[in-house]
Amino acid sequence: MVSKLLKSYDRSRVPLYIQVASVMRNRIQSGLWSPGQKISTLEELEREFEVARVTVRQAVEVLNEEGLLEARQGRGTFVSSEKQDRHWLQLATGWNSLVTSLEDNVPEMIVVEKAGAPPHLDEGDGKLAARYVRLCSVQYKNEEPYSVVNLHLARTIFDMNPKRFMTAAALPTIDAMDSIALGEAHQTLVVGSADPEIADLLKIPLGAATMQCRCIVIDDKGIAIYVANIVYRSDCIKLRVDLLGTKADRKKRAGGGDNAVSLFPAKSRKAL
Amino acid sequence: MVSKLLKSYDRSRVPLYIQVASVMRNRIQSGLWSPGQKISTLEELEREFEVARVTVRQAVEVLNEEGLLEARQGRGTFVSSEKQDRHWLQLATGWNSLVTSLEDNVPEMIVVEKAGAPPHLDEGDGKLAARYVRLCSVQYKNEEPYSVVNLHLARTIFDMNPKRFMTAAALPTIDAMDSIALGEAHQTLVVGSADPEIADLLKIPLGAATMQCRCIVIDDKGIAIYVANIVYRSDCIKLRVDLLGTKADRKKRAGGGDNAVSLFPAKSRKAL
DNA sequence: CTCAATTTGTTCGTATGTATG
DNA sequence: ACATACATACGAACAAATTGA
Repeated sequence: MVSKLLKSYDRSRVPLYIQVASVMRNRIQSGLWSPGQKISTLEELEREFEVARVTVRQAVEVLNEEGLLEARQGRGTFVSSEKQDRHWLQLATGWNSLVTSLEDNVPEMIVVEKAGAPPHLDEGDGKLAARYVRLCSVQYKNEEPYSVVNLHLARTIFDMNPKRFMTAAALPTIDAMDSIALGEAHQTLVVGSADPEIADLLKIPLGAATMQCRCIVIDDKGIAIYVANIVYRSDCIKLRVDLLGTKADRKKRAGGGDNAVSLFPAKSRKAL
Repeated sequence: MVSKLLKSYDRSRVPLYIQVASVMRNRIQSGLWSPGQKISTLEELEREFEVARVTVRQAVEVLNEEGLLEARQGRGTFVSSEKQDRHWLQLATGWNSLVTSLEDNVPEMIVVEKAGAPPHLDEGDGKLAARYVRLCSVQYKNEEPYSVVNLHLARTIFDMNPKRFMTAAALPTIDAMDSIALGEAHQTLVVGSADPEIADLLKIPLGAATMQCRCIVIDDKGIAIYVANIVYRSDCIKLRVDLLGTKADRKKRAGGGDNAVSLFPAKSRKAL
């Protein structure tokens, strides 16, 4: 018999028992299978996933080693671990929260290049500074690496406090400098996967999902003073966006207290 | 000899040649290897990845089938495809942009449950409405599925225009209703992986990275009228966050034209 | 206490895929 | 292309522990 999963397997080439384990892990972490609960028997799982008994056992074995499942002969297999939110790192979506979240950071510098190639800038990323310093570091929290930062910092900024830029997070350092006026700052996030170097630095499997962040800070003269490519391990991060945050987006909000303009879209769409 | 990659392999269980292929695919898509360029010889790649020649050949074979590489005997291996930004779907970070982006959407309803269980609400998600309608749909753009939406919509809202809620995106429909006053709306994003059902609906490999979005809209009375769990395929989405967007974050901005308050943090931190 | 049903644990044989040299 | 080693997956049979009638 050919398993339904095998169709996907043909594309992804991930071992079947790993896939089954992933599905079961999801069920535990989503709360569908609660702690202490007895899960379906091996035979039921066999039928559900349309795989051999040994394959289900391998999957259970994987989750057992992760401390999520406990199988007991004659009784069944049970969920052992409490559901926990692994996403402890809240990515900042504003300058102040970003700066604050970085203040107690422990970066470990791995490469410093005082006269490297300039960074690549896209449309809307501002103008290149004359010279850049390249600073590569690994960021730690609770002794665990959670991101790799590849930063191009304008040389003029770096020279204002080289020692501190070498030992602490750059953005709080910039924020603390009264002489720097900011023009714009933005981040672009996409999901990627770990290449060998990143996998090694972040201690994650090669090919594991990552969150790739391009963060750019432009000063009041339009110069890109801070250009960073940051790779986060994706399994610990969370991102919260408040949709009604800006004035423009608040026009439909209740009360109408704070500058709420009662302006509805001119084009009245017909109800379907 | 034991490859460096093998250490990761032990953790991830992804075949070595798939891993090598992924790394090379990254290099092509990131532009490190440009179209038309001759890439390193098999022998060089052997040495770099510390794998057997056959393994490199298998990796090249994979990318050849994807149309990214072309190997020609006696000449070398060449990059055939153009670098393209696959991240065509910009996730909205504001109410108006979100509503606008959904207006021309083509949802395909797959499950409608008029009297289902209420959604699970976390802290800060508002109060439960009396009854909910559950609407599951797959969102398409350019004939391609890009997200699966599992939506709990307050029954009172649904009843205001059931036909339209069954055939069009819900948020624009809510936005168009003058009688609804919004209190709060937020999204929380985490990276996950595709279970069999999601993989099938989105036509992605099982276990592929996904972007999981929990989107909640609360009305002016604190009732959660819209509770959605959305799963995006991660390979097509991009998220842009403007860090200096809000008034509070703009206090250091240049010019000081628009309400900029010249207030620096009271705590003056000493330069390290 | 015994028996039977249930459920996990173990082992065999076979086939195929992965990786090395 | 070949020989070797190990991982993956199947199906089937049997062993061992638990439970309840």
